[in-house]
Amino acid sequence: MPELPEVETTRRGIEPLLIRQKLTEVIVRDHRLRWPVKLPDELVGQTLGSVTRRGKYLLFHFDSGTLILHLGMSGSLRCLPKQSPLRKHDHVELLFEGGTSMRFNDPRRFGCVLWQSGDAADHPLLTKLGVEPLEANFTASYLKNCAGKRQVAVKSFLMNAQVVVGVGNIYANESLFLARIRPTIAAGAVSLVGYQRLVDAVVMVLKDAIKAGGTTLQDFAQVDGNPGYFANELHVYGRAGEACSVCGAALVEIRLQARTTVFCRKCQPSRGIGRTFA
DNA sequence: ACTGGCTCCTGAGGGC
DNA sequence: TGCCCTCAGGAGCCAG
Repeated sequence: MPELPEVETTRRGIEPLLIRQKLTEVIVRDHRLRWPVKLPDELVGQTLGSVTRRGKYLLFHFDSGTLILHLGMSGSLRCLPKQSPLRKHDHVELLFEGGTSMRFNDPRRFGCVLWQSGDAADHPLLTKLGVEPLEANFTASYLKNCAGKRQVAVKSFLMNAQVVVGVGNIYANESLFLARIRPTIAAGAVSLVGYQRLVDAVVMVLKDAIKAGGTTLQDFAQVDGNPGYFANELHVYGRAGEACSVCGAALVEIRLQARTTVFCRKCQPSRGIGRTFA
């Protein structure tokens, strides 16, 4: 499931392959993504200036506007020679003058491909997004201030893209474990010290996951088709019933806002400070 | 202003 | 072997 590390891994894989190349053809095989894919004719012939990321959105900057792409739940992008055989669910294909084909594959079609002429920052999907977790303004005091007296579970708060972008279910579980915070605690009840641990944990987890090329559980692949390797480093996600790597207690799984949530009762207590890691 | 629930979709996995 | 059921989840959207 693509979260920030998977999107960033994809961005780093794609940009060097396609930058400064002219787009020669756009093929939409299935326009039924999250929103119907409608790409303007004017796109063909434009040159790709850069590929940036905002939250989990990839932004392909062309001469007159920006292609906004979200991988959704099951999406991936691959760059291949244009004659390579198509796979099932290769919904959108961009062909570049160098002979490279960039293909958007998305079995569940939760992703999107949109065109925004002019400045992409004006797009309604991007204007309400919160801070980037790997930038300097992601701080404990920012989170504490955002949380105020909110009663929502801190895990849901952390996954709210209007607060901080890019942290999905897997990395929220991992970060809360490392920060020794019970996922169910109200966001407003977490102390500034707790939020400092959470900020540190989120940054560490995301950076480590990017280094590993992301997490591949089912669908995600890097641009070259290889999986990401962070799944090997997960402490809690997908490990319910297994022994906690710190204290040995059995990890517990619950549903929190319809999301699988795994934690350690001992290391992530519902009050006070958790066990200190060795 | 918050909060929780619904929705889109396909493939995997379990039960029988 | 095959069928049916449930579940997974990002995030926009809406109702209370």
